[in-house]
Order: sequence, then structure tokens, then C-alpha cells
Amino acid sequence: MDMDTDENSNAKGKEGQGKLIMVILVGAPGSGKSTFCELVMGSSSRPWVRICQDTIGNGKSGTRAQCLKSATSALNDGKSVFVDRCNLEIEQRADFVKLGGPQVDVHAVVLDLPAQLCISRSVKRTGHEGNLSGGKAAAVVNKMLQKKELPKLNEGFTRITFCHDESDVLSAIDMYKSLDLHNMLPHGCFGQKNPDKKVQLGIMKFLKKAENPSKTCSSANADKNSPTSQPTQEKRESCDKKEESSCRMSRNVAMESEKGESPGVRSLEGKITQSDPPTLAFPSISTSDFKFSHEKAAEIIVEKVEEFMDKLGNARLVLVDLSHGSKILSMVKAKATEKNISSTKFFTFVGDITKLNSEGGLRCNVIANAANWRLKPGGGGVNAAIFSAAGPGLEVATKQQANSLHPGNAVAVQLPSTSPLLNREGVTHVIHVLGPNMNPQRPNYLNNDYDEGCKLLGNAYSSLFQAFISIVQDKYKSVKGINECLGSTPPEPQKHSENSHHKFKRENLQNLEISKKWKGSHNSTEGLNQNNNKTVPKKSKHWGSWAQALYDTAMHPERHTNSVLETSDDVVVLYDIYPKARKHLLVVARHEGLDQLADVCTEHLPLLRTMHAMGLKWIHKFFHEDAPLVFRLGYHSAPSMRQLHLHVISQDFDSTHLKNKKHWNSFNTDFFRDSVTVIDEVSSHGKARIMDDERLISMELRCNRCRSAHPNLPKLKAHISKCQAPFPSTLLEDGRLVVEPSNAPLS
DNA sequence: GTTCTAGAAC
DNA sequence: GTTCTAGAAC
Repeated sequence: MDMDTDENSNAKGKEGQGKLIMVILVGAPGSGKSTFCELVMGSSSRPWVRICQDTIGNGKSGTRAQCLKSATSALNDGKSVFVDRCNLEIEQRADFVKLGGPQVDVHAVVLDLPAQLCISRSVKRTGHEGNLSGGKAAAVVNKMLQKKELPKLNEGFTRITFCHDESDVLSAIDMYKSLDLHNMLPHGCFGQKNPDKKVQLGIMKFLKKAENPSKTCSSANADKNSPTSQPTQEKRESCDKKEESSCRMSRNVAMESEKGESPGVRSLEGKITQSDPPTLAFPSISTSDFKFSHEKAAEIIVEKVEEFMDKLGNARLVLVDLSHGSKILSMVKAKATEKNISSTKFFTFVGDITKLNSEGGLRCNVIANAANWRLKPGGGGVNAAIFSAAGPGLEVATKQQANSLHPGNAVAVQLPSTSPLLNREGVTHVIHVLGPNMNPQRPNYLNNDYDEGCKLLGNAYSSLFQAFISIVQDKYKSVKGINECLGSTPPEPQKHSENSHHKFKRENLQNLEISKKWKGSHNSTEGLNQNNNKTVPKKSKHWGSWAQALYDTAMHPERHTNSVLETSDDVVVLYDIYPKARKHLLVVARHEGLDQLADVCTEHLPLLRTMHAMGLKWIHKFFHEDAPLVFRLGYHSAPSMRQLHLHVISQDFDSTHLKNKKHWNSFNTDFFRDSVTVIDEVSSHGKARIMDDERLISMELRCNRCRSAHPNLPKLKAHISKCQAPFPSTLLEDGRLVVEPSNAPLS
């Protein structure tokens, strides 16, 4: 977070000279709003008035209207104003924002501190005016945080400062303290950590979070910055003040909990703080539904844990299992003891991985999920439990990272700010891991090939632990979107951006994350992409001579009468000369300059609909003349041939021209953009989503019906010629698959 | 987009 | 030895 007040205030000082400031504090009870105001007002040369809804009612509870009135009159008196109320929802702050104008800058200061901390402060609070104390505090804070809507500039704020921890808060206090009557703070968004993902997609930008200057300017506070950290230490080491004792404590925690004794409700006592060591809780991978040998798995777990010991720093790994009699836990524990692995850094724990904090008193900022290859909720066991506990946001956030996972890989997903798993359990990331499968009933069955299986399981744990270490090493290394903050000056934007970008790319590859890009045509976006994300291809693409055939046909259909089936003002229809299925034709747009899907925007919607309708018309012709076929209509994310063309292709893929992986995957992964989806996306976002990641094309070969994997193309082709499984449900939705009416429903 | 072909994988 | 993939050239 940029708290570089000297430089910024000098630079912008003149701009808003003499203006008043209204600071709308945003934060749950116990987040420190009142303290913030008091500390600023205690030593500021600018006249401030604090409007506090808790006190304004003179004993009764105050109202928003009273606060508004009071704020207005303070501003009229030439005073700057703190609006000291929770203001967590847009609606709650809207009327205050309206008071801004030429004479008044409206700022938000967001005290987005850990829920646990707010709760513990609220519980302990005695002299607070709001009288929110006692056991109800936790419930109230949690409820309020569920509704939290982080402020955005487009609500009318000129500046938003996000504070995520004590040191952010102290820096922000210093910054506001330093304001006299004349200087102002630069406009924009500062310190945001969890941008709105939906918006982020549109203008994704990888940006290193700038070094936090507060670390230097308030270093004196940093050490004692832990009124929050003290209780934990005291609690954990209550029987012995010495360092070594914490090892024993940790071991005790593990051992005791396995006997069913809860270590306590630390969350409500405020014992859980940011100073808790970073902890990864993970289930045993592959030993449950995937029926992997427990003995072999235990061996691998301990081996991998040992391998990562030195890289952990103060971080911890915890193997979690729901059951008390867990065979895998006792095996792992025995082997770990045998190998003298530090029980501070690694221990086992019995409990529900989605309730480790609230029920087990074990704070884990990262948990691993034994995911399925599709990274979807459901199934059962840990996967179902984690997706359910995390709320729908996890699926959305996961989708933004990857569509699928190969055995042996892991992908880390940051939980959205609304996730109950984050707010209740303090889990910031879920790392999905896919292990090897020894269950013939499940995908990627290894047929008891334990050579391969052990290798994959080892890889799975390596990927998991590495992903965890990456999260710990730099919690700000994650993608930072800038959404509405565009146009504002990001704090020290160039300082580390390139470095972190490379790091991020490395991680991406390692984790097999598949990035989804919206190739925007907004100027601002392109500028950013060019500067900061070199992986986004430029809009203008060079087309080889062999790529011009469709363009030529579209522009001069009269020269191609032998191949063209139909011509209209907008499109030409022709058979693909190298059909990849029994029926494969192309509907080619005739608009000059419309080379590919990436060039399509809102103005082309009518054209897209025309192309789709033309495709359907021809499909219906085939229905009358051929064996029952199923069709799909769509575009390649990155076509080889110039000129926008819609593929209309039957789903048998029975063709000698289908010869390689690219042929298959270009029609059977997300690289293929369904026409229906494209029209939806262009309608709602103005652009279609482009998925031209090479990894999609090199993905394993999977049957388009039963999704079984096959080692090479001939084997896949042999399989699909026989497979009669129903198509995946996602394809059956919204008319992506076109089936002859008499032949429906598919099953 | 395809064809050709070296060499990896079986 | 044969099958299959993947990169270069067009």
C-alpha cells in the first residue's frame, strides 16, 4: 500500500488546495474506526469533526439521517469530517458520498481487518459507546461482513485507502494526520487486495503490489504492532515461555485433538491473529475414493514433507483427516516420528478441514482440496465439503484459474472476500490437488500401475507444497487487478511489476493454471497489456499466404462457385475442404477487417446471429438427408485461417482429416467457443472470451462424450467410433449441441 | 490450414 | 520394426 504521503501530497497539493475532506470509514464493529478518528484528530492541524452514529443519538441509537445532517453542517462550517459508522454497504454510504463536490473530496478508508480480530475486539470492548459487547458481537460482526461491499471509485469517492492489517492502519493514520488545511491526498484506489473478479476479467493486469512504505515509516510500531499477536503467544506457550515449548505445544495440540479434545474456541477469544504461523491443512490425497495404497501414500507424504521442511520457514503443514481411527494419520505419524520430522512444522490433526478454526481451533490460512479433474464441486468427501463451505465464489474463482487439472498437479485459488470459509475460518486460499487414481470407477484409472501412481502422488504433494510456499512467500504476489482504479496512479507501479510478473508466469506454468483472457479492444486495456502482460497477443496478427483462402472466398464468392454452397450479403457457406467430421461446414462472415473472434464486438451481434441462424438452417437440411447427427456450432479462439468463420460440425469426428491433437482439442476444449456462448458474451460484455492458451491445444485427449482419456489420437478415434455415452451436461445446456428433434433427448 | 519427416515412443 | 508426435516449411 502506498503511504508515500510526502511525495504525493506535494505533487498534488495545489490541485485541491483548501478543499474539505470527508472520510467515510468502512469497517465492521471492532475494526478500529473510532480509534482511527481519535488518533488522527489528536494531532492534526486540519479541523476535523467525527460523526459517530453510536453517540449521535445521545444515549439512544443514532440514525443515518442524524449523521447526514450533522455531516452537512460540519462541512458548512468548513470542517473536514469523519463518518464513523460501519458503512459496509453501498446503500449505507451513498447519501454521504453525495455530499462531495467541488468543495469537498470524499474519501473512503476501508478497515478490512481479519474478522476474528474485529470480533475479539468487539467482545472485549467495555467502554464503547455502541454497547456492542458480549457474545452477540461475533454473530453481529459475521453477519455484517457477509454483506460487505468494498467501496469503488465509481460510487463517487475520489480516493479509497484499503487497510488489511495494523501496519496499514497506522500508515493511513499518519497520512491523514499529516494533512493540514492546504494539502490533499492523491486521488485513486490504494492498497486494494481483492478486486472484483468479474471486472478484473475485462481488464486483467498483473501488477505487483508496491512495497509497503509503512514498513519503514512505522517500523517502530511494527514490532509492537501485535497487541493482536501477544495473546496467541501467551496462550500457546502458557506452560513454558521458552521457544522449544512451542514444539511441544503443537504436538500436544495434535495429539490431544486426536483424542477428541478440542484445543479451545480460540477464535472467539481473539487468540487467532495474523501472527499465527502460515499453515497448510491438507487431506491425504488419493487414499480415499481413488483407493491408493495407504502404506505407499504414507511413505510419499512423509518423504515429501521432509523434502519441503527446509523451505517452510515458520510455516506449518498439517495432515487432516475426519476420522479418529484414520489409518493414514497413524501411519504418517509413525513414519514422521521415525524420521525425526519436527512436530512444530508438521503434525496430524483430526477434524473437518472446512471447520478447523471454528470447531478445531486450528487456524489454517490455506487448505488443500482433493479435487476432481474438472475442478468442479460435487462428488463427495473433501471436494464436496470444501466447495460447499467456500460458497459459490470458489467455483467462480477456480474457473478463472483453470478448467481442469492433470493428476499430479495443483492449482491455488484465492478465496473471494465474501467466502464464508474466509470470513469464518480465516482461509485465504484453497489449493486444488489431483492425485493418481487406482479406482477403476473413476477417471484416469492407473490399473494398479504403482510406478506411475507413486510418481504422480509425489508430484501432487510437491505441487501442493510448492504452491503453498509461493502463497506464503509473497502474499501479494497474486494477480492484482485494477478495475475501477484505472486511471488513478497506482503506488510505485513499475518498481517490481516485471519481476513479479515473471514470478507469476512461472507459477502459472508450474501449476498448470490455464489463463483465460478477454482480449479487450479498449484502448486502456491494450496499453496495460502491452506494458505489463506480454503474453497477451497483439491485436494485429500476421496471416500467412495459406491463411487467406477464406478471406478470398468471402470477398469474392463468385470466384469459388464450385465450393460455395450459399451466399448472402453477410455470409458465405461452404464445406470445409478438410472436414474433421462427417459434416463440417463453415459459415464465413463477409465483413472486411473482421479476421477472427478477437475482432468481434457489440456491433457485430446481428452478424453473429445471422451466422448462427445460417448454421442452423444447414444443420436442419442435413437432418433430412443423413443418419441422425449431433452438431455443434462455434469459433476457434485463435483460428489459422483469416476471416471470421463459424464451424458447423457434427460430433462424430469421423474423418480421415482429423489427424492430430490440435485438430481434436481445437474442437473439444475451451479453445472452441460455442456460438451460443459467444453471442451471450458479446451481448453482455461487448467481447467474446478468447481461450488461445497453448496448453488447451496440448491437453490430453479426452472423449467428447464420456470424457475418458486416451494416449494417442488413433486410440481416441477407435474409442469415439464406439462410444455411445451421453454428451456432458454442459454441452446440453442452452442449445450448444444441436440434435435432430426426433432424436432428442440425448441419453 | 496441410505436408513432410526426424526421431521419440512403443 | 512400426507407430505416432511435433516442428519446420509452405
